[in-house]
Amino acid sequence: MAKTPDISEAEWKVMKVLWAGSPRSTSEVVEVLSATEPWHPNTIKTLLHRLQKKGAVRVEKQKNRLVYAPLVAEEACVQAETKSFLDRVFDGSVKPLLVHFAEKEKLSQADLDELRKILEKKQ
Amino acid sequence: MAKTPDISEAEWKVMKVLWAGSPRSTSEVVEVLSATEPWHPNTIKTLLHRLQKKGAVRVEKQKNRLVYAPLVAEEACVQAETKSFLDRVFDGSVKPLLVHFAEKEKLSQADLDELRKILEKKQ
DNA sequence: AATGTAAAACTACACATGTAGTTTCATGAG
DNA sequence: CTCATGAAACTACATGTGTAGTTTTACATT
Repeated sequence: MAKTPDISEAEWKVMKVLWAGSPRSTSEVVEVLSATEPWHPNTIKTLLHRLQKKGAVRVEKQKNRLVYAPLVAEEACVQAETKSFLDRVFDGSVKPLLVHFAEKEKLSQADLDELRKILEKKQ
Repeated sequence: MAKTPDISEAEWKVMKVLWAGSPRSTSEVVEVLSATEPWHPNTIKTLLHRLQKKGAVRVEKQKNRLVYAPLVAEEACVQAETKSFLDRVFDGSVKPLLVHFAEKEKLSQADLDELRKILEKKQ
């Protein structure tokens, strides 16, 4: 699969909207994001444009409206971000991360159960 | 504890040297990092200086040498980075992250065993 | 005391990112 | 056909980051 581009924090929020449903017009994306982010519409348009330049989304002109859709899969981006985070903080090794999470982060009983189930299946 | 400053990718590598042992003089830090990074000494000095400005390290003048030591705990920075990563990629929720790791990332048998042990202990 | 040299201090610069403002364009209403 | 309006396109600007180069300073040696 294609290497995913670097996606900034603000851009992630935009990508999530498109991953949640696409294609979407600029105004649809603006509308969705305005519900949760205090962003000016132009800010969102800038982000969409940058994502296009990065090759993260494709854009199509329908009449005079732009319509966007992801070009990179969410899973691939999650993997890339995860690797970057792992390398940066845990020297690229998964185990210390899991230890950190399992020990330091608050996990609910349901979380623990779910995790246990996954581990059993992996067996 | 004090809120940890934002630490960039390159700065993380510097912090790790100081967390691994401090105080260290500029030239010691440079020497350690030069073994693994293709950085110019001035680059490392810039990073140290920026870390000081951010309040991540403290600096002390011994004779005419500068000596650095961390001001923020590694564990606190790991927590902060983890939260940022979680928020960005997994909407702040731990479970999807663990599911992702358990399912998508390659875990060795040893990793799985360790994780299982931790889960048992949490019980 | 003069000076070479290493370290510190300061300066630099391009690209990324957050956050819009301004200008142009084209469609839909009258 | 004209014009208002909303969308697109372009411009802007401060701050952070990677990556040094240049200038100043002060100890250590002759």
